Amino acid sequence: MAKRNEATRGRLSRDAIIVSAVSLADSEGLEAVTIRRLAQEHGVTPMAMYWHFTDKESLLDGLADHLIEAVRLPAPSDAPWDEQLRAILHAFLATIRPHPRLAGLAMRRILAAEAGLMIAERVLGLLHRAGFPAARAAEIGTFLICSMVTLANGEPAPGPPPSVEGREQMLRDKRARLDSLPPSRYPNVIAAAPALVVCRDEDDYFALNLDLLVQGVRGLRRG
Amino acid sequence: MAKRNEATRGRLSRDAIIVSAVSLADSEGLEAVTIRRLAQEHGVTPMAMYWHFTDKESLLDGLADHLIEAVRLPAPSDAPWDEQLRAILHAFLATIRPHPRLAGLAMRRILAAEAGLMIAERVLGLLHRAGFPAARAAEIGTFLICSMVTLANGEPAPGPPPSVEGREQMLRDKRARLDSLPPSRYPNVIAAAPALVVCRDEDDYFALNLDLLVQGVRGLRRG
DNA sequence: ACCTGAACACCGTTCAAGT
DNA sequence: ACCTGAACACCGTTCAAGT
Repeated sequence: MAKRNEATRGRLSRDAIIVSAVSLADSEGLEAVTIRRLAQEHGVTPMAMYWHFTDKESLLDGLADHLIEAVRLPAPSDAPWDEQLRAILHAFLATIRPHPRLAGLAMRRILAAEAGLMIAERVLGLLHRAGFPAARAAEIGTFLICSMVTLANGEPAPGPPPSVEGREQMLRDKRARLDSLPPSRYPNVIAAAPALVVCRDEDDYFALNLDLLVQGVRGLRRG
Repeated sequence: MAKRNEATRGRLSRDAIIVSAVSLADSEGLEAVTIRRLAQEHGVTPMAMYWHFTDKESLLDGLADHLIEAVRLPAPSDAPWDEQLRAILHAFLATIRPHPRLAGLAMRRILAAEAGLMIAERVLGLLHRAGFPAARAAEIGTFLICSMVTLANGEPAPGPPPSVEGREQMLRDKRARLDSLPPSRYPNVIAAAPALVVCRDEDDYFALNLDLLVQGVRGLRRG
């Protein structure tokens, strides 16, 4: 696509590649993020990528690191542990939300990137303060972070690239299929149909289930 | 691999393909599930698959349906809503747990397969009985089902095929990396290191976080 | 109804070579 | 240090054809 010229010469870098990979994933999905495709966008041979990344896995690692490093962690405070926990989870979610197709990559580098370790440390510290022994805190904390990815993933169907109009058609189809169900067998599905088909772009979905999780941790403590 | 003979002749069917796809995904990961690979295992041309599936997406749909249909839903009872909810989520989790590499496919067919609709209906019904309006029940229910996939996925890193010994090496490396962290910066990570690296095959992890979720729903109801 | 054969446009990656 | 070129073993899929 973009041919190389003097302006861009020698400017092929890890960062430039990762930035374009992010926007490519955002627009066309993770399966469009391809060594060859990225090379083409930078006006370069596919093999040029192997100077900057040892293989595709390390490219994906780079994407994950990039995501994780963007998290703006709130400063530790005197607030109660559950409020602080919620704030940290929210900060993480807010960062990955704009990149639902990339969110799934985050977990692979949480315990590798420094920024990820800091997140883990804070979460584990708060759970420890809440009274959970270290092993328990690890299990809960892991699940909580995974859950942010789950929330960010949003659309449950990791299917083909939803083109702008193809996507709307899909939603209409989905809605029509639910509405055509026998009401005697599926009364609750039909009642919930509108909320089941709209992708939950709504902050509502995120806030509600973030609450669910934090309340869940408090509930665990009570036994 | 397996050449066709009289015993298997004409026995190439949707079901046979799906069954081998499941075991292939279990042993080598979802990325090993390939039209060509499956054809080869059945001693057949890749193009033969297109008689039984319109494309690869529909093969994956078939895998998802196969998973969902295997769920043994507990019969409705007079037990409190939260106990029943927990039982349903547990039944779903128990079915997908043996197939962590396939678990992610489940969501794409929950609202399409009959068995999936039945699960949705039951979950939504219980949430309705708990007092949540339909839209809220939809958001919570969607998240709860997604969470079972998250739990089943287990290993947060959906990386390359963890060969039997390569996997153990990876765990050792991961452990070593965590243990080499500066204790002053990451005291809680280090304290939790053992629990962070072992994959949570343990029922503990599942039961704990299932409790977290159910308690969370109860917490939401209290407001 | 069920399958083959050749072909096309894609992948990731290795190896040797250029500047 | 950074990139090219040719080649290899893979993908999914279409189209025409066989039985």
